[in-house]
Amino acid sequence: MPVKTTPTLTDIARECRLSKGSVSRALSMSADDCPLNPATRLRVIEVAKAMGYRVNAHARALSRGKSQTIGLTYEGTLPLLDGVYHTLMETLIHELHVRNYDLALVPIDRSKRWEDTLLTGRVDGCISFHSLPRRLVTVAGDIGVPLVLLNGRSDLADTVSPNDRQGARLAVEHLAELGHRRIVMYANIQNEDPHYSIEERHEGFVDAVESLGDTFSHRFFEGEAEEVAAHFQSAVPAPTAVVTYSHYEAMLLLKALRQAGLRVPHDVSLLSFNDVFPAAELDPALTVISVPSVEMGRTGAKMLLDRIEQPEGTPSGVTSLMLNETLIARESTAPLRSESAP
Amino acid sequence: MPVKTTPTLTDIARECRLSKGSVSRALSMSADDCPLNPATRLRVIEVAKAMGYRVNAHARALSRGKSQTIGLTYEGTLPLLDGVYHTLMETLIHELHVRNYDLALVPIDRSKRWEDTLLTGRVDGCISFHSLPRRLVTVAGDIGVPLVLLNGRSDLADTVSPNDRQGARLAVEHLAELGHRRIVMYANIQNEDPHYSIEERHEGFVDAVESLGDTFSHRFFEGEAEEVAAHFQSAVPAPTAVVTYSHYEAMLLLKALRQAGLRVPHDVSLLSFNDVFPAAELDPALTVISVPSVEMGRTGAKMLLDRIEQPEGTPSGVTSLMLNETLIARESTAPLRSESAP
DNA sequence: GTGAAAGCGCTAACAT
DNA sequence: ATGTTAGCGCTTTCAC
Repeated sequence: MPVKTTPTLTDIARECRLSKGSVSRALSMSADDCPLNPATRLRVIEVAKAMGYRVNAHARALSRGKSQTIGLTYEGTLPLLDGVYHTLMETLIHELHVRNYDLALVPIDRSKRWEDTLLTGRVDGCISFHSLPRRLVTVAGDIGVPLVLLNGRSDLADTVSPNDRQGARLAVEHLAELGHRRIVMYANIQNEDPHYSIEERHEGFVDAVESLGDTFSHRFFEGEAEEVAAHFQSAVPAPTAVVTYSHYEAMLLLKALRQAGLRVPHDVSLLSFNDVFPAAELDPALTVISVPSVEMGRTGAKMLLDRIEQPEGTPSGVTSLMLNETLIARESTAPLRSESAP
Repeated sequence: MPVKTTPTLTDIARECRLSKGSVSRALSMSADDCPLNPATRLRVIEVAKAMGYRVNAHARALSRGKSQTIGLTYEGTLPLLDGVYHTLMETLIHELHVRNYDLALVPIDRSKRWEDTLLTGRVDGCISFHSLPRRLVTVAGDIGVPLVLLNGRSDLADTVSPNDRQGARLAVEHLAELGHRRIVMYANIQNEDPHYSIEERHEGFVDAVESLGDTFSHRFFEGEAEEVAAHFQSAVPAPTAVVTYSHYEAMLLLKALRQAGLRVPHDVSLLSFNDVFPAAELDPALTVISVPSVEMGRTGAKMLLDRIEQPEGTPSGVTSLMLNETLIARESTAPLRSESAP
């Protein structure tokens, strides 16, 4: 394979009988800002195109001190298994590309390679999902690399997150309209430092139920799904609906309820957070509270890039944005049956 | 936030009372290759560390003509929804980091931005999942950027893929040992250009069944899951086991079978390809054929980086590696019941 | 074993 | 409106 060698500014300059500087201006400034004679500018662009010119990213980066790449920083596992992050990622990548940035994956792990990635100037800014490692904040702060946190809470950086309290309210109101009065919530809490959204979804849930009045009751489960199923089976009076923290709990519970001889939605209405695979493919398809992934991606990218490109004065202070969630009704919730238990 | 300014080679040189060149040698050459007095070398390293020195990635890239980043190229949607690619990705990233490369996401879409990413020298090589867009091969070939394809077939680049025929054989043998004789396969073919693995898994399936002898029968379904379920319900004699192309089909079929009044594995044994979420969480947990993701990631990364770093002579020609799959037995397959239908 | 200097390709400040 | 020039920070060849 005969490796073509790309022309450089100098080549174009020679061809155009202009100086490197002018060619650079013609090629990298907008028509408005460019001091060149518009005709010359166009001619240069023409020639450059004809010769297949492309700037050398490294030369530009060295000269400008900007890499035009954003790091996606995350702790632990790639934030994708989760499903919630898939749309978010796609939106993010798209938005970054539109504004001429690439996205690199930067796991924050023990290897410390992430420090190198930041400290050698490979990224102009970072987007974190979920949570913001302190060390990252420190290092990034030291070298002036802006940070944005998506779907998480922090005082240390700009933040865009879904309004889980409002989402929980949506869930409860949906069930209330279907006639349900005794509603429980289930989150399968595994690790010691659970995501803040568990708390917020739970608080929103409690608030919503309580605000509906005395005829409503609520309860929270955080252990095994079987325990929840057992409660539905034996409590008197038994609850008739459940809100799960995520699609994961929904799956566990679906299995447990079925094994306990309870049918969804016939005997129990089940409503879950997260509109991700396989929510729509399950039997029954899940009614869910959907997080505004697209908007989060868009907004997050914009916040970060604006901060990177902002002229000078560091109008410090952090911004936090909260976006509304929506309800998607499917098969797993149904009107309360008239009380005709055997 | 007071942005610290990183020291440069010149700073270290001044401090060490050495030339930039020597410092560069001390800092970027291995002990063996470095012509410097070992003591000097160590001293420089010491000082550099003390002063918090880091090479400037752009300067190095410009000088060396290498970016130390690999592009993950993909067409269409981010290759993660799929689940199969999660482990693969993690392994890949890890392997790249160990050898000092970053990973950037490079969607091949209409925006043509990917061309820029390649042509401006932002990546030293590319890894593709699934399939290899022709335009990518062309562009990459022109500028001498090596390509590796993972989990796909191509004559145009190095390739690492799982041995689906062998996996299919594993599946059939497992069912045969459980006593099943009438086995069907189900793939929900949606688009016109299905992944090659459908064909290979199917061929492997057919070969395996046929090699077992006359007492065995097979059949292939590629439409709706309901159709398959209906067949199990009404065919005489009915099949007793099914192999699905992926976990996705497994889910569809699980639902359809249940709605048809058939229980898995009591009435039908179900075995699926892909050991990914939610295979283990389903009711029943799926017996699956697992693809060697970790090995694929490792091998793929190695092939690519070796090619990038190989000295000179272009020992062209492409390599194709095939890795074996494994069986993970769970709840969805069971011994054939003695023929005691009502 | 170490220094000097010429780039790598581009940008930007300063001329004219 | 365009040319000149001095870097950006590192690598590497060639001298000594």
